[in-house]
Amino acid sequence: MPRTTDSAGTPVPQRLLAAATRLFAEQGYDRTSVQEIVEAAGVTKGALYHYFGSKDDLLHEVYARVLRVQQERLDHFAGMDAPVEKRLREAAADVVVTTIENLDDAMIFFRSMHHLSPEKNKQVRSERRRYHERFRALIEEGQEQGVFSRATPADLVVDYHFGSVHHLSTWYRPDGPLTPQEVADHLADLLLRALRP
Amino acid sequence: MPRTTDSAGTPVPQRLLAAATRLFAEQGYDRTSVQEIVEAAGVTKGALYHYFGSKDDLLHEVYARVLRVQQERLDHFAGMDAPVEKRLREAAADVVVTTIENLDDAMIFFRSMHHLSPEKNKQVRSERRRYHERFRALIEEGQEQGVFSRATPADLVVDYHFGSVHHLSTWYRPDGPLTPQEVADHLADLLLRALRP
DNA sequence: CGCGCCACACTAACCGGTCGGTATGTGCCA
DNA sequence: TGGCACATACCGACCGGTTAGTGTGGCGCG
Repeated sequence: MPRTTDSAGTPVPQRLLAAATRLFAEQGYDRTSVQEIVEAAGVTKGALYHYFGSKDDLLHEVYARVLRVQQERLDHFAGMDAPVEKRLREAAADVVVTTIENLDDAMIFFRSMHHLSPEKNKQVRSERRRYHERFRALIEEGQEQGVFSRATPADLVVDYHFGSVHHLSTWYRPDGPLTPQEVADHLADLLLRALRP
Repeated sequence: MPRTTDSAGTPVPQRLLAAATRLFAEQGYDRTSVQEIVEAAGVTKGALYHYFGSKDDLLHEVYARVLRVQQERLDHFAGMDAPVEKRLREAAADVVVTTIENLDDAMIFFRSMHHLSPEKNKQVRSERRRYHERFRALIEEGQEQGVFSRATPADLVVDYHFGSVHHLSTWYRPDGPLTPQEVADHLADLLLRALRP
């Protein structure tokens, strides 16, 4: 019964995506061959190229999924009915938690983005900019209300915070002393403390 | 006169290293072929393998150079005769300036480190830890003196700051509105502000 | 209700091209 | 004349992508 799922019941495209995500994070995009991916997913190359246009396409799908989830979560926190300090703190902490919970995705995101074809890279960058701008708007809102310092341009503050998020996949270890939530609280705290007037 | 230098007078090993640095930053380690490097340096593969044991060796040399310079500079600033706040601020700003002045190196460092062979990777990591610990000691010194907040573990603060340094190669553009020194001052300021008691 | 058939979901085999690395040759200076 | 500093030519492995083929589930038709 070769029909979209295997013995485990998981659809083939999802199996391919999961295998690719893991392998890209472990070895990098260029060092992962299409052959490895299909073997890990228990299918053949034909199956992969039936669902995805190219190896590049597979990588793009990983990004699209991450971006969609993060944008949704940011919109949720930014749109809450609460003081801007609370909204920013929760949004800043949430992106840390979800990044840690998907460290493979984060690793791929920051390490392999430049491997995307130019047009796909452009697309990802523009979606990423949307996210960045939503976050920046939150900071500017606080600056206009006078609850955040104006000492640093909001743009730079955003890059400062997301630098640390980016960096997580380099140093965070699940078996370390801090839970994801603890790390998130600390990093959000550092951000809010830096923004004190 | 095939003797260690070419028409421009630069020694062959340095020319190879410079070409490799530029190409690794532009295209990534895996996508840069040895052939491209030697062509950019104006020699042949025989010359490269005469001076370097492998392509991997070449990458390792790039790291070693960066680490040596950064460690020297940090030791200089940390050892100054000045209050700990000033020493930390200057060290934090300096690493930003030198990173921006060598964005190619930074790009390679954070994007390609996992391409190193396991033993070379281990070596780089241990040298990097030395740097991290020297920086952390500076923060702990301030915490013990009571001039820095103890709210966040010093380790996390270091990762927070170096996340933003790491991130520079992603967003900083030389033709942007901010000079390297301005960016450095802002980022050092954010760090010091976050550390206010 | 049953049956034929076709679109779909893949498989197997293969291709041109590229890669890191090496073995060997050659000219020049001490 | 020996040896250092390269150049030349080449190897075996592997890669992303393509193509022609195959088995089968479901659905239109009688």
